[in-house]
Amino acid sequence: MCQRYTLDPIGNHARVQQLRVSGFMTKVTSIHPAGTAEPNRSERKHKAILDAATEVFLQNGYLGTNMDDIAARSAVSKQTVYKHFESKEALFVEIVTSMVSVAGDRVHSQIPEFQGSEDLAEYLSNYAYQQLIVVLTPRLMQLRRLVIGEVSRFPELAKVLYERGPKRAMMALAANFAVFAERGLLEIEDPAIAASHFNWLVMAEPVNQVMLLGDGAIPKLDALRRHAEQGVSVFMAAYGRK
Amino acid sequence: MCQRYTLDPIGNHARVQQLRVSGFMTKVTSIHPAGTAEPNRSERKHKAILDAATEVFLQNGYLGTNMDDIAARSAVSKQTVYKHFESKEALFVEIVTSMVSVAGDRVHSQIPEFQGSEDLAEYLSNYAYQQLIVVLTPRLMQLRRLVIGEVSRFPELAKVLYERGPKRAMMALAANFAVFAERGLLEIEDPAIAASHFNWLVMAEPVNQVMLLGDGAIPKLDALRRHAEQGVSVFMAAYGRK
DNA sequence: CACATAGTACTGGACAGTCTAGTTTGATTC
DNA sequence: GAATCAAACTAGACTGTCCAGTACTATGTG
Repeated sequence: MCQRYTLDPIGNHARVQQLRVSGFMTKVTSIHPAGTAEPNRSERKHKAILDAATEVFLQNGYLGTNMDDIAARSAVSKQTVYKHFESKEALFVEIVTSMVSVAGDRVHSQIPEFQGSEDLAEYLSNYAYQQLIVVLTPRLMQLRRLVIGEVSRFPELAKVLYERGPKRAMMALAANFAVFAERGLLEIEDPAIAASHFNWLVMAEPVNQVMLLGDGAIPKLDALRRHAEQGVSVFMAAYGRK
Repeated sequence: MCQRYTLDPIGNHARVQQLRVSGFMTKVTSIHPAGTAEPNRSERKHKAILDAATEVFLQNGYLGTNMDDIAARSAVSKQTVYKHFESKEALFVEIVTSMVSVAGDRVHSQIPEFQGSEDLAEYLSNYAYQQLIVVLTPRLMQLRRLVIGEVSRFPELAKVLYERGPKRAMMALAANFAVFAERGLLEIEDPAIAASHFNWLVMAEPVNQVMLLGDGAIPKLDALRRHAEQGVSVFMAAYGRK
């Protein structure tokens, strides 16, 4: 009764899209004096559509969004929208997967390196604080709400978000913890479990609040700082050297 | 552009509904031999509609649900649906608020009493285990997804879920912790923070997984038991008597 | 010229909510 | 037990609106 979409990277959509995209690429993007790419008209429109659609999907959800609105907001005719994206579904999937990847990379790249000399608790505190700042943005929280609300219609998208989001973060963390344990800085039996404990001591409370109470509930920086420190102190009590 | 609904317990909807309900009540519900209430036709239909609508809303979301489907599934004419509920919106709000309340009460009533004699860690472990079992059900996880997905359309519903769910649980927990601290069983500065740490050490990882990976990711009982113990052991390391 | 785009009308289908005409239920009364 | 009556109900047609996706013509643009 209610369609269930799956990501289908070698299926019809992707193939058709591929053909269209290669069409794009025949015109070589000219290079701007400053060195930045000077997007031609088609590329500008493409981006305008993506930007507008992102906004609308995040705000209204998949079903709550209509293509006429996207066309109007991107100042483009509806026909042009369909020239660039095969369907509403394809547009949605592309936007969400792309946002998830970008966000996942940003979270990942934000990880500071541990300088052997500093205090471990302080390092972890900064780490936690950075993660909180990157994750607790309206954009990311809206994305999370959107994907969670569409789990039954787009289960693959949620899986991707899980893997490029919390799972990836916790695996990176676990790898770090394993090193710290090796060096005798932490006492850890299972680095994966310790990573989960760390991650959720830090993230769970504010993320849960913002998910339900809205972006207005995003805490201020000093509150995040304190929150990070409190979480880390519990973590250190359990996993620090006795 | 996109309607935003608010809960309006003394507004038009409620008043109209009240009139209709009093009509119901003129006919006194007859008493079954066994002592259970024998619902008359109207009450049976009312419940059938609620049950069907619950199923469909949880599965397909608010916009993904249509009233014809609800009528068909409850084996009732569409007119009857509108006799019992003023609108799709009213039906949705009633279902969600009612589920949230029922679930909140169930979680709350599941709290065991601490017998002074037993081991505190063991008690907390059982406590955590019970909460996990009650919360990690398909129904509750679907409800959570539904409400989160509708935050921008129905912000009040999400607020209610937050308050009757995690907030209430953590406040009960904090009250308990304050007593334990008083008795010298735990070392706690701020019971609310300790409660948040406890709650999320236990709940965050599985809830997050199930929210994104679907109800198939609900862990088995023995895994929940282990998970509860691991969370509690971290908690005790931080807040137990040194 | 070739191709992308604008603008706009159109198709086909879905859906919330209403309307109507007739039927069922169950309590009351004779 | 039969007649009566009001409220609840069914079935399905109907309205008005919304919307994904298409068609077509005219207008830029490289």
